[in-house]
Amino acid sequence: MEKLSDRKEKILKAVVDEYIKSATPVSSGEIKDKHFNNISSATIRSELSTLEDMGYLIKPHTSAGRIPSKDAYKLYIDRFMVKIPLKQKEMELIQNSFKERFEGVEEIVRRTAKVISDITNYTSVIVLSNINKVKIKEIKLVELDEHSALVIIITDSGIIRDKVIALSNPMSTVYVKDANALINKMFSGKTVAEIKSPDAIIKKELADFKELYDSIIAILESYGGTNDSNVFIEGTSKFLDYPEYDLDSAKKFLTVLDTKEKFAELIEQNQDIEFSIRIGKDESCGLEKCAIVTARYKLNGKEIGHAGVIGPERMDYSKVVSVLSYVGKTLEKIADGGNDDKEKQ
Amino acid sequence: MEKLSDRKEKILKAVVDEYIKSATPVSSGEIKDKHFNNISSATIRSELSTLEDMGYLIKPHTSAGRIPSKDAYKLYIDRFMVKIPLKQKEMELIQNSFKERFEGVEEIVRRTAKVISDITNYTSVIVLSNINKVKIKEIKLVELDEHSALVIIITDSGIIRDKVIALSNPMSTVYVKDANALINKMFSGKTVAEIKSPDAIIKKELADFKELYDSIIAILESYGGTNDSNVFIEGTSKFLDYPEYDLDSAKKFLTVLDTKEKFAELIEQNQDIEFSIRIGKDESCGLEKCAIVTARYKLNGKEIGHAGVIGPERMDYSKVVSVLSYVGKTLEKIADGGNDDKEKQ
DNA sequence: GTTAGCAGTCGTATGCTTTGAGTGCTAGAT
DNA sequence: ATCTAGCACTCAAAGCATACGACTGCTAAC
Repeated sequence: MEKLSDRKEKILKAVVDEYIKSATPVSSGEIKDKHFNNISSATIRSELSTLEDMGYLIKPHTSAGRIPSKDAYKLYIDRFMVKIPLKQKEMELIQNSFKERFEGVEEIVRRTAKVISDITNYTSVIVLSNINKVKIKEIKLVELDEHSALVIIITDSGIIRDKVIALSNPMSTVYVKDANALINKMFSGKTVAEIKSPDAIIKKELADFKELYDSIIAILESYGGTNDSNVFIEGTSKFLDYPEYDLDSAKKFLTVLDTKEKFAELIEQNQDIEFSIRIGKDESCGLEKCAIVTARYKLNGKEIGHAGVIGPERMDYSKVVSVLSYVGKTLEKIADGGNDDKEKQ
Repeated sequence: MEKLSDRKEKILKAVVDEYIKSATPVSSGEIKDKHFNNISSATIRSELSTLEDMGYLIKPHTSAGRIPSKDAYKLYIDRFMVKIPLKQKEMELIQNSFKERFEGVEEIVRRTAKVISDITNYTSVIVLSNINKVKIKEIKLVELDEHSALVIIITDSGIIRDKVIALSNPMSTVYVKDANALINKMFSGKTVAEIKSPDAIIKKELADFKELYDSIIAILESYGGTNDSNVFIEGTSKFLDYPEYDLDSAKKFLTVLDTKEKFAELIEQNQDIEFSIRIGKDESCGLEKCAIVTARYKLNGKEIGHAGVIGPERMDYSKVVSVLSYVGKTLEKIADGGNDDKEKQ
């Protein structure tokens, strides 16, 4: 793709900027008024015309202005997107979301999703994953009643997850103690991946605790995979604010969101890079005119999953990336020791 | 309100039935074709006219058929609503939802909400409440690391909830043991309400564990009130299936659902009766053309909260009530000993 | 009390016209 | 070579008039 002249770039940027604001086709006159005072609209028109030929602009119909093509968004992101500093108020809002000391992943993640959605004004999604790579610090087994126990899994990144399991044989306190000891001997310090594929020898040692062992493996399995309880969505109603969506797309959008697992796959496609911006590539799954921006998130140095924002193609990419980035940084610090030391962005 | 003649009743029922199916105004001819073969449409027209005068029917405009008024729905519910037996498949679906042995409230409740929404095809909401009236069976304190612990609350209805709390002083194992003993001495066997208003004497005894005590009270407080984590909503997208809602109402609806707390209040208004059906009474809160059916739910004999369905005024009340009722019965049995003994409705 | 018949109502669908925002082209100015 | 003013052309959207048809309500006869 050949290099654009400076003026062409400036005009293209103008179109994208205006379209992000208004969601209506941008005309040559509008560009002249708001971005140029030295050239006429006719000149801009001829430039627009060549930009259209190059595939960066689209005319909805002859007598309308232009809207950016997907390529235009991509170029815009490459060339013009800068991390804009967040407003003081926004940063405070993010900091405040994490004021209270941490209380289990669910709580943190829910708040993270909420604050991302609130500040960007788009729907946000967080998918927890990569549990496989995380090390188990300790597993605690707490007796609840004769037939059930609570398994508490503590990872070295400070993530705590727990789940009630059922046991067919009545549990004695002794059993619990033994089981606790054995399980920790086996599991602690290992990654989930390691635990999932144990040697036959270890398996034998566990004969007495087969049921318990299986239950724990099942929990680890479900936390690793894309599971309903690993997906957090906030701000579902936000996307209805954008005029490009009608009842039909609303329905589609909500249906996709209702089946969280499927949606999670979308978010997780970003495996390698820090940020991924996908525009209109997910038509197959009912998200036709959407762009998805995702980032990988860490907690205490370990990857814990992906956070994403979903909105119209003309979303405010600069803002979204800035917010995702700032929230990500804030999050990384939580496990260490609270966020008393406010840092600059 | 005077008694209606049998024929008037039959005609009114016909209008409601047809309107529930089609969501379009019902005409005299349609009623004749589908429900009468002995009287003419003209006769039905004159009956419709008097029913309109009596306030049961509404004409959207002169040359349209009639739609039921709120009063008509109420009469319909009183007079004609019967618990229709669910289909075999539906019952199986409900039973299967609870096949796995229970694993904490969240899990059960989420599934309950899901199955209600799936079978009725309306949005479902469950609000946990009444924790105040529930007795604490045991509270367990599990050390996680130096600065945090997991509080596990087990109630006599088998509900298990837990939360991570932070502690400013490093915890020793001894401390945990002592605290555990003391807390249980104090709390177990009491209702949450009793715990919340402790005698001054008890408070003194707790001096050493003030911080811990406060944390636990805070947890109980939050579980009692209508809190984000006490509200479960499923099937948000379902309501877009109904033609009476446009983009505007969709937006309102979703916004209300996004602020779960507010929504919970609506559901909880039903305090005294087993079922409550409210039609169009919640206009103030953005739910203009909605009806809400709620039921109080028990787990192991104790009230745990309210389950509700929200949909258009013309919702299939019989079906909804039947489903809520059957799910409720199924739920009651879970804590006892699984659901192996399938019972008839 | 019931019914057939018919006039009257009003929402909806359809097609036509007007309007105006925007473009593309061209000829002349810079 | 560029740029620009001017003008013809296009096309969606808005407005308007007409026709249609699904109803009702009324009346007169059964």
